[in-house]
Amino acid sequence: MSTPFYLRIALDKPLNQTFDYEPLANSRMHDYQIGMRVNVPFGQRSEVGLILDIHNQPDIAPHKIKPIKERIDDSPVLSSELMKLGLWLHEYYHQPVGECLFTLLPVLLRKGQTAKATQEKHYCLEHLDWQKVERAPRQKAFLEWLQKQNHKVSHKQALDAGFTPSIIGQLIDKQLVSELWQDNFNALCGDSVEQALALNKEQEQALKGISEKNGFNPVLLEGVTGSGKTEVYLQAISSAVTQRKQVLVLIPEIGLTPQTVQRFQQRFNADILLLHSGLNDQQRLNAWLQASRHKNEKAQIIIGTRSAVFTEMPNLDFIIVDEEHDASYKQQEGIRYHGRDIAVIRAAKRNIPIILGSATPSLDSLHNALVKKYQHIRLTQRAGDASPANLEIYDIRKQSVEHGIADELLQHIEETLEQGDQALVFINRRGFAPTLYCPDCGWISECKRCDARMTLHQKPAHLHCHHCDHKQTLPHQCPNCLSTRIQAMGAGTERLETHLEYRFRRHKVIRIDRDSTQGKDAMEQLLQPVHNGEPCILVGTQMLAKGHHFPKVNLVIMLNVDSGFFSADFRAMEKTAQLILQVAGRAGRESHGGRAIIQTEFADHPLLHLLSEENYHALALALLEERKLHSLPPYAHQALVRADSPNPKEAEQYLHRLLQNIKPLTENGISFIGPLPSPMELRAGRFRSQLWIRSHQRSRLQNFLKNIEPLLYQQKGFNKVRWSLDVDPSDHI
DNA sequence: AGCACGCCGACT
DNA sequence: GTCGGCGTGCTC
Ligand SMILES: [Zn+2]
Ligand SMILES: [Zn+2]
Repeated sequence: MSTPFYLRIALDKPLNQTFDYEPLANSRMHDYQIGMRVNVPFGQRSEVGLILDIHNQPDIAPHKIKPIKERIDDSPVLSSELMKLGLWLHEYYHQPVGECLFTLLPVLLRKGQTAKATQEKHYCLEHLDWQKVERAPRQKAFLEWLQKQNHKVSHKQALDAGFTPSIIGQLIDKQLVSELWQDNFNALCGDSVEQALALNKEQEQALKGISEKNGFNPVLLEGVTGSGKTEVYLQAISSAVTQRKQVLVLIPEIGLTPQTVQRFQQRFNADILLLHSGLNDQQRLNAWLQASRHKNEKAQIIIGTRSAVFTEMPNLDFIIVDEEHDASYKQQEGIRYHGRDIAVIRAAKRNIPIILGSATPSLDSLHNALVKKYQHIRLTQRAGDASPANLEIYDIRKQSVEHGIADELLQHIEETLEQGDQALVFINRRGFAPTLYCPDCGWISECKRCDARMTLHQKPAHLHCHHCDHKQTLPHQCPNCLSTRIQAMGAGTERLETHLEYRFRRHKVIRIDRDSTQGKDAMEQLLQPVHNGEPCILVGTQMLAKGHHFPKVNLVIMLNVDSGFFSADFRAMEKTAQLILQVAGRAGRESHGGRAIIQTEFADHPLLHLLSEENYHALALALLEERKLHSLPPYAHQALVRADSPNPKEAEQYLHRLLQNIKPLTENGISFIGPLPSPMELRAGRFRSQLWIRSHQRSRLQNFLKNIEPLLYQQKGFNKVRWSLDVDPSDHI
């Protein structure tokens, strides 16, 4: 009497389709649920698949349909909430369903491993009898602590909290505590030892705005450096914590500092799960499972980078996206999703509050706030008596600049050091010099595989292309005319370091860039004198801008930030301003208002003046006007098709053909730019081209992309061409 | 994406 | 004669 049924399976393949399979012999319909994984035969191989649907209308002839090999899960690994999110990713980013759904899973689950965490010993409070521990203060302390931790802790948590196996062993002997094996608990234990800080007027207003509305309540919290955003976050989530819910805190790629974690840990009696890039696959799976199996017994705070937004969280009740403007929220390969946007979607679908916090909000979020999609809350005062660093512009045009930095600025450094303070020189360019050139014939050190110059490095000496990683020994003569007068042109971190060391022999010069911080704790080692408060000079790249506190840094000098002023990328100015503010924020974080000086050849640039004389907010509004005038995002929506090939012109031809094919499907309100060569056409041996698709209406763009999906995936005849689609691209690269 | 299948050049 | 190059097409 049972009617035959089929399983619609999604595979982790770049195939924009699903595949139907028969169930196992002797199995029944209710053995299968959407969101379970199965192993299936696929061609000659075996693949992990995800059940998308259970149905009785196969899309091919039934005799071609094979049965699955086995069912991996007893219960779904993806809830219907996450399945819907995966389908949403497919609809929005137009990548194959399978790939979208599989990116929601931790790597080990994608590979078909069973959804089991490693096991670890846990301790449970069995019985409270204070008399039995009267003479044992450590045992008493453990019981008290255990009571606070909801009567259960893992072995590791107990050790972290300073208890020894012998203390616990004695309690087990007294039968006050029992031990059992359970899923590995990698969470840090929060302990509410710290009270909420007093809020200033602005913070109070902010908290009121965040809490006054129930349900989906997106808030853009625009707060200048040092205005106490974190305290607002902490107080905003406290009710979710009291209700033992889950809270998701997204942070930038390198923004997870011990200080941040400690703030959460010392405030809340909650489990704190960290999902950062340092975890291995098994640890990540453990954390994911722990979040996905959360029970309403103890609050859980999940702190993680971009991909943490895909964590299964059945009791999710609040989301925070810190430094929402940060570029690391945008995935730059595969499914090019934006973690911040996904966070907003999740909050909307769950009907919960979300805070997007930043000192320098992205124009996208600012626009959403201005059109009242988000509540806009500003914190303009620095907490305490710290005064903001003034942004000064230093005109370099009529100055002598020997090694990339003006003499007068060197004098400022000298004064700073004499006062016993520290100085920071920021230059977003590692190596000794960006170019090696020959004054006799004009030869320059170009990379063979890229339209770029090879950077000159001295420590150790070599030429290095930062775009394709090609390395080459340093020539002593011009390869072209054999002149021996070849020389470095321009300055990078190494050259500045050398020059500053020469000029300030009595002080340490510390270089922080990707090359100097290779080892595991190299960065912290190097920064030791800075933390000790010694007068010294820091020279470095963006690495210095994030997540560090340098209380003794009282002078910040920024070199070469003007390279973004005239970029082809319309977002360059926005990004530059955010970077400038972030770097400037390193100065005088605690002390007597520091100085932040921008050395530039374009001292007259009106937008730079706006930033210096007004603030980021004023600049952002001006940039929004420009975007509006030129119909650029956030006033228009874009998708970018990138293509590349080892053969010149082939990628462009491919995009031309694509454009021809999709043009007939074009409706009103869709326009194209290109195909054009990418800003750096040749990169790592591949010639790159791009085609922009634009519309003023998101829905029209989405509709059009949906219609051209089959054409994108079908276009044949260019087998050396690789292509990708980027919805809401964040740069032109 | 894999992987098989198939059709042409060069090599024991 | 056959080994292997990669262009083409399919996977329920
Ligand atoms: Zn020469
Ligand atoms: Zn290169």
